[in-house]
Amino acid sequence: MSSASAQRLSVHSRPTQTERRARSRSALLESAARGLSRYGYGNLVLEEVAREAGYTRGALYHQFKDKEDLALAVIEWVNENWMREVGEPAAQRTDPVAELLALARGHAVFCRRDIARVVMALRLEFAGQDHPVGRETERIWETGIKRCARLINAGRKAGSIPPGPPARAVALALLGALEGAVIALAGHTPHDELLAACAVAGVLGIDSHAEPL
Amino acid sequence: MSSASAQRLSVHSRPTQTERRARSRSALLESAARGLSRYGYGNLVLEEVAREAGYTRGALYHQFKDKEDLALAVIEWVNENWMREVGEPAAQRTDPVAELLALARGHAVFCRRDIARVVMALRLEFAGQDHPVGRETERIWETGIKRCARLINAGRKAGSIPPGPPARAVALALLGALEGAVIALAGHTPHDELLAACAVAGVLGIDSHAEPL
DNA sequence: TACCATACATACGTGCATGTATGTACTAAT
DNA sequence: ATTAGTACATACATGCACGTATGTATGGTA
Repeated sequence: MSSASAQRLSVHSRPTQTERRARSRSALLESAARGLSRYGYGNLVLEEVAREAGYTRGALYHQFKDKEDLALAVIEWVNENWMREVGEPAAQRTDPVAELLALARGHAVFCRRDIARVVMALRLEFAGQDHPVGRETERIWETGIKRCARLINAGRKAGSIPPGPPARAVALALLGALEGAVIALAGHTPHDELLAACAVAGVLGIDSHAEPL
Repeated sequence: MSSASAQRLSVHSRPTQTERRARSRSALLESAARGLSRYGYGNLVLEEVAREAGYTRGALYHQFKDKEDLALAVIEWVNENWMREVGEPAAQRTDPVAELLALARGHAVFCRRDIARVVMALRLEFAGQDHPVGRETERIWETGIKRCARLINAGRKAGSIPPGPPARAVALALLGALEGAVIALAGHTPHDELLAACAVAGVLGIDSHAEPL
């Protein structure tokens, strides 16, 4: 593991073990993400996940402790990608309203892949339960809510967002409407971005035609 | 069954058979609706449904052919209630925008009961499958989409809704955002109505402060 | 009262998906 | 080349939930 040959990126000698492991893990994660997005946790059947990735359940149970562990890994994986592709770019904006709208558009684009509904589906499935998977999705959701609520408060202080219901309630409506709209618009590639932004703007009570890009 | 005693509404003699049947059917339907809303179809366990209604699975299988039949009955039941409490009242409005906003507010109020997520949950669970339950939810959803699309077209002709993406895409975003927002706002009773209307108004591209009530 | 039908409960059989245990090919180091 | 360890496949065991079959009590009718 610490030898030179184990660390080399085989360009193309035969694949090394860690490389092989990483490849199959990626394939399994992606397949599981699609599956979770389509069927949810309970209806997800691991044999199908493995088959779609080109393996059998043996590979799955070699890389992941159990179904729950797999789901948690998928959630973490999706969340990391979301942060990189949506969360962090949006954070560049200085204006709270601009950041919120950037989040909306970015999320719409992000969800054009079939990974879209992973979080929404799991959150719905485990709402009110005390399952580890449910707790994790809830944690991620709560992080988003807090971020939006902060931005809403900031925007209200700056005067760019009119007063209204408590920031947390607005944040809940904002993210809920965003997810719902994006899921309903799956496949309507040109319009999803604009309509997601419009929905968010509406919840915020601002004029959606004000912000370009 | 056709005798006088079978048709009398027992006020309070002992309950008649048809009455008894109707009572237990109602209890089972309501319990199943809550269950479907919480857990979805696959995760719904019939023994729990029966127990929460005060019966056993025997009663369930006496009234419904199987799990699928039960789910379809729940969907029909929820849809009828929705039509009566939300759909028809909103249809009284003459202005398309007013009707759309009435739908939003009405749906928010309707979903304060825990039946809220039945349609959304089932639609997500069976999206892209060819299950009878999925087809039925899809049919109801499509009905809503068509209704909204017609209203959007009417509103655009009347000038009360600005031009934008195709009416169907806007309708998808509208209903998606509405469902998402309402679900996310579950329990936030005073604000759900207003925020649902705001989300819808935003998708339509209109000023949400224009319409009172 | 005697009899039948209906509303339900209990008991049983079955399938499917998960998790585990075992077996096999491939890699890597001595 | 031999041997150890890793990546996977195959085979087996368990459990849970569905559906069905049977039993029991209550309502309806003659």
